[in-house]
This record gives sequence, structure tokens and C-alpha cells, in this order.
Amino acid sequence: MTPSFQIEARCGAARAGTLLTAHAPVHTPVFMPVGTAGTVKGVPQETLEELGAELLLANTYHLYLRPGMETVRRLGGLHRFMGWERALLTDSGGFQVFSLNELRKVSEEGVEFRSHLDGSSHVFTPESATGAQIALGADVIMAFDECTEHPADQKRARESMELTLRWAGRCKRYFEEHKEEVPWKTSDLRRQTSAKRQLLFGIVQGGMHAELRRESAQRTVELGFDGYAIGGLSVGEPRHLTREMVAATLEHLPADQPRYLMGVGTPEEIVEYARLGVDMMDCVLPTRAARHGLLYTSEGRISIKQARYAQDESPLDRRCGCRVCARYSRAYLRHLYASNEALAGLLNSLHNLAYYLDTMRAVRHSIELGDFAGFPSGVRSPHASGR
RNA sequence: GGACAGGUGGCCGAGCGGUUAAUGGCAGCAGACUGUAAAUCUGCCGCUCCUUGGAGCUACGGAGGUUCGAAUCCUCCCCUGUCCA
Repeated sequence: MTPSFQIEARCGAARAGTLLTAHAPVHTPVFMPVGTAGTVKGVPQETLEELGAELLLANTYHLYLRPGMETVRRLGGLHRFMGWERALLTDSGGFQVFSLNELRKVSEEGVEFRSHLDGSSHVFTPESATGAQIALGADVIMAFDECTEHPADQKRARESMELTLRWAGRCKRYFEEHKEEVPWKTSDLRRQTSAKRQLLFGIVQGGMHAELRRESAQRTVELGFDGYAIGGLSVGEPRHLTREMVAATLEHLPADQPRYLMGVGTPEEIVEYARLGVDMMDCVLPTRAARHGLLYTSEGRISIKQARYAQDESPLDRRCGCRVCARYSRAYLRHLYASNEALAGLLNSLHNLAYYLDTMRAVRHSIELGDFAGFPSGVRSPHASGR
């Protein structure tokens, strides 16, 4: 197997590396904006490129429901369909096993969902979820897992973990048998990197139980994947537990393979997890919070909807170099938000993503320089609290 | 000049004898959001005072009246809309 991940620098547990995907190299640690339905809500692809996003996450469940696998496949795969030439990762739908709690039924075979769009019934199995991801053709695809709910006692967490492990084996097997069916040929790709195929990542579960995390990690690694994700976190547990589970899992993952912490976190958290040795992270927070008027700045969070910004001529963040901060005032951004203008979602998302992506680039840079230890931990006093 | 209809909290609008400081919606204010069922959701939203829970005051165009009790019933007045002269 061609190595798809190179580590170029280390600083403490943190690593700076490159994930070699079929479409484009991805410099890690990387933050991936979430574009569930084939779009990072409100932000066009050209803007994402401008912001330096190298890897986007899309969701199999959503794309399967609409526009459907067959449509995407006929249109040449997800990259071509959405006009994105850099790297893509698809989530398997495992998170929907968790989030669509009321709308699904889990069995050994797989999961039966009722569509949140029209109530129609659909079945996802490890095989079908993997097949769907091959059809979409993302560079990195994820094993179909059960994202364990929180709280889950030891018994429940083990049961869920075992199911995810069995499913992981089935995903791997299916992938090995069908990986040639991707909708693109590496020879046709404009950029050529050493990966000639999709990468399949396994997902570690285990709830909030360190021993289960260890066991899940070890047994997932035994199955053999191109990278390993830490799943089942940020599901409502206290932050210190998240951190403990991340640490407990990382210990048992191969040092030379990419590690992906799913669904995390705040700007402060992504720095901390990079410090622990996580290479990849994704989170809806920057984009969702942006659409809800919550903006991350070098001085803390700003809730742009607050009355105090109505006549504030200053930029969102003086230290930010993004287009929004260069051009618009807080007063204007507040006005756009209050007026329910679509531009509010776009500008706010643009800024938050710029902030996240800049943060990650700074983290990588400081790892390369070997002074990540001195990197600000980023626990900034909330600008907009109180009052 | 006449006939109807109507005047409710910042706005729209329900209520049509007590359980009504008054349903809803909007606007306003604050909060939540972490592999997106999210441009969503939650709380507050007459004034004053004390600790939660309350207490007091002022309120449904105006003035009278009926009633134990009125935003709700009656009388007169003012205003608005539509129609007829």
C-alpha cells in the first residue's frame, strides 16, 4: 500500500504532515469546513479556495437522499458535480445514526432511516454506505459506524462499539472488492498526487470509557485502514471528557497514519487537539454559528446581533486579514443580520472559516518551526459575555 | 347629511361579563449552537418594588352608567374606514 500520509515535522505530540489524496495534497493539521449537502452553506467554492480550504466534508446520507447517488455518478462524481478540484471527504451517514434518533432503527444488518425530507424509508448498511461513497468519489471515505449516544453505560457503549467494529470489517471488505468503481480515473485528474485511489478511514468508538476506546482503537487498527477517526465525541459530554477520550484513543493509533477527530470544535479546542496529535478535524460550528450571528475573533466571540454593535464602525477583528474584516464594519454586519439578508450568512461564514483556517495554518507553521509549545492556547476572554 | 363596520399593549391582530397584564404573529432584547432534520431553537418582552415567589400601580379611543365583578353590556361624545346622497 502506497503511503498516503507523510509527516514533515513534529513538536511534542503535534505533527505537521501532508495527506496525499487523489485530487490534491492536504496539509495537516487541517480543519475541514462542513459542506453536508455538497455546499458549505452560504459559501461558494471559489471563496473556499481563496480562504485556503484544502479539504471539505460532505455527507453521504444527505446526498443519497438528494440528488441521489445515480445523479452524482452520472455527472462524474461529487468533485465535478460541485465544481471542487481539491480534496473531499464524505462522512458515511454514521452521524445520522445518532442525530436522527427519532427517525431510525438500528439492527445488525444496518440502519433503517426515515427521510427527514419526506418521511420515506431507506436502509443504510456498511456495504451500501461504502458503495454510495465510492459512487460519490470523495478522496477520503469513512466507515459506516454507529455514533454512540451520550450517556452510554459500559454495557451499552461496548455493544455499540462491537457493532461498529463488525460494520468496519464489512466496510473494508466491500471497499476492497469495489474500489475500482470510483467515478474518476486518476489519469484524468488535473493534479496528480501519489494516491491513486480513495482512502478509507476507520472510526473508533467506545463512548466515554477509556478501556473501550483503547480496545476499539486496537481492533480497528487490526482491520487496517488508511487513517483512523475518533468518533462519538462532542455528543453532549463535558469538555474534559472529550479531551480525555481523545488522549486515550490517540495513544493506541499508529503514529505514522492520519488521525481524524470528528465533529470538533471551537477555535480553542482545535488548537488543543492538534497539540495532542490530531491531524484532521471538521466542525459545523464556524458556519452554523456564523449563520446565527456568532463570530470568532482574536479577542473572543462576538454576537453580532447585539444592540451594542449597532453603531460600531470598527471591523469585526482588527487582527484578521479576511475580506470581511478588511471592508465591513460591525454595524453593517449587524444590520445585515438583523435584516435577515443572505449576505449576512455569507460574510459571517467567510470570516469564521477564515479564522479557523488561519488558526490551523498558524498551528502548522509553528509546528514546523518547532515552537508550538509557545503557541497561544487561545483561551481568550469572551468579548461579548455579560452585559 | 345618512347607512354600515371598526377603534386592544411599539406594530398587526384575537378575546366579547369573572380563570385577562390580556392568545398569536411581527419587531425588540438576551442566550444556545461542536462527523448540519438548524437562515434553527430557547428565554424575556406595561411600570415600580422586594429574594425565588410575589406585592403594588397603570392599562383595551373618551366620559358616564349597569353589575359583587367590564376590554367584553348600556348611553352620549370623539376618531377611522367603506358605501349611499
